[in-house]
Amino acid sequence: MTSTSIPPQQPTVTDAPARPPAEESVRAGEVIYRAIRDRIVSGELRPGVRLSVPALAEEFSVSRSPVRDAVIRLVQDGLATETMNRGAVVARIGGAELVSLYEAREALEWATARLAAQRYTPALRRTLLGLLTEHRTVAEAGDFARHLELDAAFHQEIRQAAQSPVLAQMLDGVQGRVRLAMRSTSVRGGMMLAVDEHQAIFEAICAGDPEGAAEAALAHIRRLKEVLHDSL
Amino acid sequence: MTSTSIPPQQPTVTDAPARPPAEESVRAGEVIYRAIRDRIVSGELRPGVRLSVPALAEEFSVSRSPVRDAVIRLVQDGLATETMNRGAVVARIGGAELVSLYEAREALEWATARLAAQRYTPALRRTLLGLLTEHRTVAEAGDFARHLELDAAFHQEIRQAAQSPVLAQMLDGVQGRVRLAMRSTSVRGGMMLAVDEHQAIFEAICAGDPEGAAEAALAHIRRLKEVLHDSL
DNA sequence: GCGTTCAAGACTGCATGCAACTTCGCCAGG
DNA sequence: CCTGGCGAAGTTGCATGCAGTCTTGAACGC
Repeated sequence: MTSTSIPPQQPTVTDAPARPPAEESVRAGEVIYRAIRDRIVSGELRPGVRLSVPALAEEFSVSRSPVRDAVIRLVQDGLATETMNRGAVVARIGGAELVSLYEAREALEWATARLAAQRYTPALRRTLLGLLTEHRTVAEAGDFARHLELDAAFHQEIRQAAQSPVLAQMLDGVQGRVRLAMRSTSVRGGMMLAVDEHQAIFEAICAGDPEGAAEAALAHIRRLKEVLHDSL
Repeated sequence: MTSTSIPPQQPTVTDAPARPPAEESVRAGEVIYRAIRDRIVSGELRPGVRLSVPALAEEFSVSRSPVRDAVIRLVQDGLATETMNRGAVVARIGGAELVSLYEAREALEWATARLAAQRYTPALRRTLLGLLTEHRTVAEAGDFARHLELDAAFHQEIRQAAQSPVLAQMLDGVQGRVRLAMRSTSVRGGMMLAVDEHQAIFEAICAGDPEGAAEAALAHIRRLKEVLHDSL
């Protein structure tokens, strides 16, 4: 008899009707962390905006504790900055830090492309080819928003293929902060060039040429860095 | 002249109009974070050890709140892992993750050495030369502990000279986790080889040869990775 | 009119309370 | 003796209370 009496267990109406074994439970703090993070990288929360713990707590209908946890994690990610007794604000990524971010991205994409080439699989080729094809079409059409998405997807695919969790995590962090920085510094154009450079990376990967892939990725990011540097 | 409200979007001058005010925070959470972090990387807290919030709170004579904040940050750093309702433990860095860490370190040191060479100053040369001299003596004497310190100091000096905050932060994170992983996997030896490789990096940096410095750093870390890979 | 001062409000950071969950030791049953 | 379930203790994660600090706004003096 498993259920003679379950005194203290309050059948609080969470949402799941019946789930005997606990599975992936989600803390409130985790949900809120991801929610605020998405708002920041998506631009819904602009740099400089205050991350008021009481306000966010009420908005998410929770107490201040999990919100505070989330804010702490965002600060640790570099997506927010806090000053003593003054709370946290969405980080302002200055020009210097943006350059530094790209210096890091240069190195990380360089390493990632090499690993992706070393761990090449036909499935990767298919996926990348699909992305490249659509990307070229989109670039010719001049759809900048979609261009950004496909650009991100291309790089994401490569860093998945690299199978290096540390590199992937670092690139995620860089990507988030770069997107945040781009809220201030919008550099448009160069879509076709990006596609061509992606193509070069793609070909080197598929050719099983790690060094070539690394060099192509390096050249790609380095050019983006130069573009950025010129616009500052 | 108190600004009535935050100017929404101001054509930022890109420089620091506000910096003078005090910034060094002395929050309890910050102190505790650094204290626990030091204990982890120094090996005082071994992988798998539970980070009990109540116990640490009593030890530091504070409430559980700042301790909890510190633990959250440690988890975000990858120095601890937590599972739902089971708290956090000092992270166990497995072989796969250690390899991944070195893949990342390879890229980061590669980039850092290049930047250090580009931003070379005579002061850097003096410092590195001093470290190298002592390092060679220590290596010949076979003092492994001191070797580790000097090795870390050498790389730290280079990444300071690179003046890239993002790269520096990432390398700090990698360094911490690598040290943590070394608590399980002790790979000794190769001291003299390391000194020779450091010497090569040093000479390339002082020669104002960014590519050479990058290559030398890459070869250095890559060899360490190979040594590690063989011992797994 | 303009600049200064000061008090009310709001928020941060730490302390503490509380329900639920996990773990461990103990005891009954086979 | 070993297996299996039960109860108690300790923790976790969220909620809430509280003092110190910063910001905002308006009254006040010049």
